[in-house]
Amino acid sequence: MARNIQSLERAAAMLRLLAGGERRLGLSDIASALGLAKATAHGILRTLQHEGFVEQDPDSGRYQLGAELLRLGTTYLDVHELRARALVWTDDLARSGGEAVYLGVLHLRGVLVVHHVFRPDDSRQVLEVGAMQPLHSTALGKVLSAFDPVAHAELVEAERERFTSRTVTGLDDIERALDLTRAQGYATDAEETWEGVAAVAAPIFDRHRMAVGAVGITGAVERVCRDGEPRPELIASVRDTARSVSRDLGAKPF
Amino acid sequence: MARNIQSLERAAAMLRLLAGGERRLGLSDIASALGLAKATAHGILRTLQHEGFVEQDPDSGRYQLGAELLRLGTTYLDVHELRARALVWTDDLARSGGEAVYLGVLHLRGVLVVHHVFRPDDSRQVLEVGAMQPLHSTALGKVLSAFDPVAHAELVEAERERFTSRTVTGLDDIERALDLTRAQGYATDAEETWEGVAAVAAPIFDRHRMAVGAVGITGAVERVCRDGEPRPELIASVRDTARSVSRDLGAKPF
DNA sequence: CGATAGTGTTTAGCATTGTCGAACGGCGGC
DNA sequence: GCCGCCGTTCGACAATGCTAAACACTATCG
Repeated sequence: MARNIQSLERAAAMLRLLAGGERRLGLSDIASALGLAKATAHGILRTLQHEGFVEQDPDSGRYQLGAELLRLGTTYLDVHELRARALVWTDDLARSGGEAVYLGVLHLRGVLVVHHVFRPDDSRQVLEVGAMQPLHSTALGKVLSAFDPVAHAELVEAERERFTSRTVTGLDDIERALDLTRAQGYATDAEETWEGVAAVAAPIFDRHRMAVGAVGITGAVERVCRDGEPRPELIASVRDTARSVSRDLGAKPF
Repeated sequence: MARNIQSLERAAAMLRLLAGGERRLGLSDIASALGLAKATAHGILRTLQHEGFVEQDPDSGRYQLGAELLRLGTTYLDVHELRARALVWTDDLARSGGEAVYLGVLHLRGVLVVHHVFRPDDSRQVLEVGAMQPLHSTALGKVLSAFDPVAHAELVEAERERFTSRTVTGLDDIERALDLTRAQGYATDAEETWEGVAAVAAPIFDRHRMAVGAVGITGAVERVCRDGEPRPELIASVRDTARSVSRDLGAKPF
């Protein structure tokens, strides 16, 4: 297997470092964090800055992410076929369910939110497109882990953080939940990630019968659940939406 | 001036090519478009794919943008100081004005939308964060061109496309509009970019008195304008918002 | 059905290219 | 004014990534 290009890998590591850590980092911090000579790090940063992937604060000289990333990231959304097909159906789901709708795909060790429909009321909500959700505790993540072998492998390897008192972290318990998810065809999240928040999600398949994403509805546990279980009509709506998107992607209905 | 890193420049060109052209491109297309040997292009693409910046369709083997760009792009939004300061004020502006609000900064040869508040009604709207607007025909663009010398230079160099019958493309006419913008402290766009759409925008300054962005309100010309001119109360609201954000950024009010 | 023209991928060798360590100019603060 | 640290530049070396040609593979077409 051929090796990858060193300078590109280092540049990518820099971008991730800038994305993960502090808002702004100095050259020396970056160089030492990646184990590079200052001049090497500087050359990469200079190029990244020239291309717009990184910006430098004129006062402090520190570096931060650049605007070009936002522009390219949005065009990624435009190119995303799954998202384009789902746009029509997710709106209806949010309207009929009265809750926020999320569309997620596997990325790295989590679920990347590629579409988010606000809960249909006038409350102030922040868009979460581009955000990541954990695999082991969210409805979207459980669906992907249950139906996508790659996601399952990532789930096993990833460390499973405890978010609330109801978060399931033991591998055996999680596997049991995934078996249930496969049997039912949907997954739930009852306050396992955020206190007071519950969710239901179902898998989306492409023409090869592969799980390529998950769609789910999320809201206050009092509205989403009844007697500790998600309301059956919500589950039905979510599964209908997932089936509609799958059909649009070319999946044959058995 | 030291030279930039070749492989990084080529990788960036590839990403821009993938963002600009067709949804998916083959290796041969990419290599010939950039004037590279196939193996060279392949090495770069292989690394970009491994880092998540590019994805490859398993069936056709073609390449498209990757999910990591979306993740990093939204992180850029989190890091963006201007956007963070503006969040509070733009909501109020949208509510009081009853129209959609945009926050833009200069990027390349245009205005990059870094924040977008939906018009406060139940209509279906698409988020335009990450999209670009032209400098010469939009209210945001005119404000930036009038108060930011860099934006002005870009405007002069850029080709000024005609979008509607009211688009101003002559350099002299534009300069006159920019003089007016500087004198008034705000800019307008009356169906110069999109038919039936008008806008008002005002500049945001930082602690060095430099224009770092623009905030504006956009809506149907019938609602935004009266007798061919933007409604005075809308202009006042937009300017108030711009002043509030500037103050939050540390700009002294004279 | 075999030939052809594509595709994306891999291999080998060369020299271009990016890396390194050290020195430079500027700034802020013990 | 000194010291320490910052980001930046310089120059030399060799590791690195580039080029060109050959490799499998699929789809197309005579």
